[in-house]
Amino acid sequence: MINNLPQKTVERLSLYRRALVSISDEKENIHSHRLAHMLKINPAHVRRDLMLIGFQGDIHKGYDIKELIDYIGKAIDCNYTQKVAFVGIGEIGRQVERHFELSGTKLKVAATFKLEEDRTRNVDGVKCYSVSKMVTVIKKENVEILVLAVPPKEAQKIADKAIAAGIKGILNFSSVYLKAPKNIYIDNFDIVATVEKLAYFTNKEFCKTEGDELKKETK
Amino acid sequence: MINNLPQKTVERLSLYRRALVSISDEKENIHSHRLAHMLKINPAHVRRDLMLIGFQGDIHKGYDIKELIDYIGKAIDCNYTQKVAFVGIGEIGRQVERHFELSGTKLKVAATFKLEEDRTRNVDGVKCYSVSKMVTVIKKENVEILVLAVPPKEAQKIADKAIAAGIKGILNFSSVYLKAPKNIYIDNFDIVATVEKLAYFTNKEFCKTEGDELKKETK
DNA sequence: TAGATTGTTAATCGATTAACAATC
DNA sequence: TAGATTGTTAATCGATTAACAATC
Repeated sequence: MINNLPQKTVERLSLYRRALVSISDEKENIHSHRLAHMLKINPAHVRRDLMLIGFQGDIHKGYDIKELIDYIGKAIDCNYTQKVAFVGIGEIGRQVERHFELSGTKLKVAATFKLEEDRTRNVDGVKCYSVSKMVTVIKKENVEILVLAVPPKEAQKIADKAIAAGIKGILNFSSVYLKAPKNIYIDNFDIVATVEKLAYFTNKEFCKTEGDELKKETK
Repeated sequence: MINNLPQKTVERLSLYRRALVSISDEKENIHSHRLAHMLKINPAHVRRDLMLIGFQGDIHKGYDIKELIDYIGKAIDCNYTQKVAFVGIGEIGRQVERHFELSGTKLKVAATFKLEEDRTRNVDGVKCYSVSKMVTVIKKENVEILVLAVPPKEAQKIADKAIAAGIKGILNFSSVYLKAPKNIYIDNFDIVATVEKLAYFTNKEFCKTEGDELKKETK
């Protein structure tokens, strides 16, 4: 584990790794601008981040994908498997609506949609439909903003439908880069990268002795 | 609506409003350092943000809470109620585990907990328990990281139990400032503030004509 | 008045990006 | 070689914070 990496760099390293794993069957090497393109960031960013973890590429072939995947693991992973738990994530929609009601904002949770549910339910005044009804409901209710948290495979398909139905902004939790027209505002929150960042910093705390001394010396 | 506010300012304005609403019954005015303290940020930040939306305080009394709540609404809200929908937020735990498995990280989703469920289920290899079993499971499985997305009232109580059981880091979706010992790493993601930011920028797009001209002139 | 707070500018800090020498 | 890419420094950009005159 490398101590004292910037927060944002740790997040990106997590994103690099996921992108690299997804293409590791097809390719052996990748250039900084290709990897940057996959994440929609600047190539200099990629090179700088890899510099920080001390990973070197080949001037012609670029970076060795398998080696880089391992190297990122060495840089940010703990030396044992850390466990994660989720508490009550399903309740988020209703909570947010409650906040909206309290804070006097001009926002309203008009509906929630579930992937595996067929019947329509009404929970605390917020209707919960099957996703198959999404287009109809968006149009009928003029829903403008979508909070999207579905499996990667479904994400783009559902986003496309929602945009066609009139959605203007998406808060995207689905860890997939969504293609969308420029006038659609998209805010990506990558929960996987965030948890990995969290894990890194809890580890760092764990290896405090080394890390803190290094920090002080650098300053 | 005020155009060209920085993203972070819009997010904080949403947080200010929520904090102000929560105390508007008890107090009439608030000083910048009190409001800053509620959000754990710098007082200069508060004053600067309010300056950007042109809100003026009294040099002795501070800011009028009710007026400020209205003023924030005028600055960031749309002139009609925008609707929001949620798709499949309940699936997040399992998705994240799938990503972990694929990307070769040293992380594992050990359990998910639900507030309203009593029986233990097993979905795609991830066990889903009642929250009442949380402490036991965290200890038994040595869970280190918790993704917490429960209603505000429960959040602190559940966090306390989890920390006592050995949790080291929390990704907090519950829009509540969690009190915790310094060695617990906490990452807050405020979904309410994020959706309000999103709404602001979709509105801005909507009022493009004015906004873009202003932008160009400023540059 | 003395003391405290606002409004605002300037300084600082960190993150992003441009640029380019070194390299093959 | 000519051309392309890396590794790294310097410049830029934006966000945060310190500082302080103005005010009551």
